[in-house]
Amino acid sequence: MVSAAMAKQPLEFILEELEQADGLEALQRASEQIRDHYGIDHVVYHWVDSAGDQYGCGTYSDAWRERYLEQNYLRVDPVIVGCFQRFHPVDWKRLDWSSKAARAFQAEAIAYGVGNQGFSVPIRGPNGQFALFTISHSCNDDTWANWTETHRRDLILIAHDFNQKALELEPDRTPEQSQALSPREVDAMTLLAMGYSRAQVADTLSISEHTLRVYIESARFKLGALNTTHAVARAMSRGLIVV
Amino acid sequence: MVSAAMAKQPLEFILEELEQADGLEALQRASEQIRDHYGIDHVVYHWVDSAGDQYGCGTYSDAWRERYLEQNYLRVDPVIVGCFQRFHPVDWKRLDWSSKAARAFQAEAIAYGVGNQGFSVPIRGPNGQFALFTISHSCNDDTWANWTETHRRDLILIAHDFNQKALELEPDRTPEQSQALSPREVDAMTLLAMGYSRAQVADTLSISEHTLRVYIESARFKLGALNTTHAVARAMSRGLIVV
DNA sequence: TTTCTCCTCCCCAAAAATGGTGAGGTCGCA
DNA sequence: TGCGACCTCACCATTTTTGGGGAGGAGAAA
Repeated sequence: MVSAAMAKQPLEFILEELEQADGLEALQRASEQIRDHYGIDHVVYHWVDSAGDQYGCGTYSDAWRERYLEQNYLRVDPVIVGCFQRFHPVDWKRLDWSSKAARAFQAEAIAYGVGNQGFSVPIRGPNGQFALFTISHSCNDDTWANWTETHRRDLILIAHDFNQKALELEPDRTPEQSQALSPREVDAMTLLAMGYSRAQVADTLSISEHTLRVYIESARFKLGALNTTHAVARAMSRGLIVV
Repeated sequence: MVSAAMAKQPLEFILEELEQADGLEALQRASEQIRDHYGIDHVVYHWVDSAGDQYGCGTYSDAWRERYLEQNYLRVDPVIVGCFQRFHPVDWKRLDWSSKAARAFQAEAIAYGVGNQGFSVPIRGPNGQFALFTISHSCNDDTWANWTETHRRDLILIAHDFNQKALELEPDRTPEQSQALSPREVDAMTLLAMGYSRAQVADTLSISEHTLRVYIESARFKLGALNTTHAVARAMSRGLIVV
């Protein structure tokens, strides 16, 4: 690992490199540069799509990448599972590795060259979008604790910019803005999402149930939804209602 | 506004102050310190609960705060609405202020002392948790553009630490880890959220509709939901399913 | 002024969802 | 080995939701 004195400089440089990345290959190179600048084993950006699709970019070996996809480790990997429930960047040591599947996964990961130490920054967007920026290394606990403490802030910023760039370069992942709902439609969807029946919603809004139905139907139409549950789900995932 | 030379120093100091905050009052003071350090008009942290409850902390006047709550501006405020749809920190100028309600809101906000410029950092957590860290100021566009460009990274880090601290101090807001759903329950909820009817879901999962009902009911029970739509909404807002 | 969207109300019949109860199997953990 | 969690299937009657009609008034935009 590079000395602390050297390690302090790269941030500006890295962020600028990232800004200039003009394609997914450039992003791949950026992850390698980050790895080299900091003198750590691995730098990885991992995107998990709302549909469960994933996109990865980083310095893990192809073998591991393939193995990961093939075994569908997405649902096993304690880093994913744990970070998905957390707010803040986390050291891998603080995750839950107790289950049998997690231990097996860990052993295999290390065999494939992933470091025994790791630090992951969760990143979230609207519509449940989720990504992880991870660094991994092989060293003892104290060394790692010092290093992460020193570079925590750098990593947050890099994670941020990395994610921003990845999104720019793959605009498919920022879905279309959908047609807005009228105020009454929003009311209706919101109350339905809160578990009210149509009768209750109509009562709450002081309108007839027939009128309410018109709103639900028009919301369903605007959202391209097949039924009420679908409409509510879409309204939520598009941020049109907050529950 | 403070000179650039002075403005560069405060970051470390601010972050340390934040680390040491030991109560919500301290957090309030921290926001005032940040404001003074950077010489801007306002610094605000705004939390929006999954239930629509809010918690605010910052330098806006009490009058504006009350007005905001009383008028339920949460659903009007283009900063909230816009940031809720975005990934990245955003300058208020880039938000959509075109609707009549938004313009009225803007005029009123300025009358209550909110600056004409603003920059907000959206922060997200698991289970649909959402917060904004905002700074606001009164100045012309160029000055503001320069300032935000210079301090963008600082703001991201401060936003991050501020949010972390706010969560530490108010653990109520990291809600009960909702009971996880079983794989089949997740399947069922996911397909329902995609608009499938019960019959279609049962067919897709190759199980009888009766069996499917058991999943839906047990998911509903685990989620404390009143009906299927409610269960899907809760599963979504808790991040248990992604659609 | 015309045109548009939004809000409000009504009927009927068919389809879907719900509530309650019961039962048998597998699998992992303690 | 036993407990608990999960997956699978079934029947009943009742309540709720849905689909397809039609219609008038208010207010904003063009």
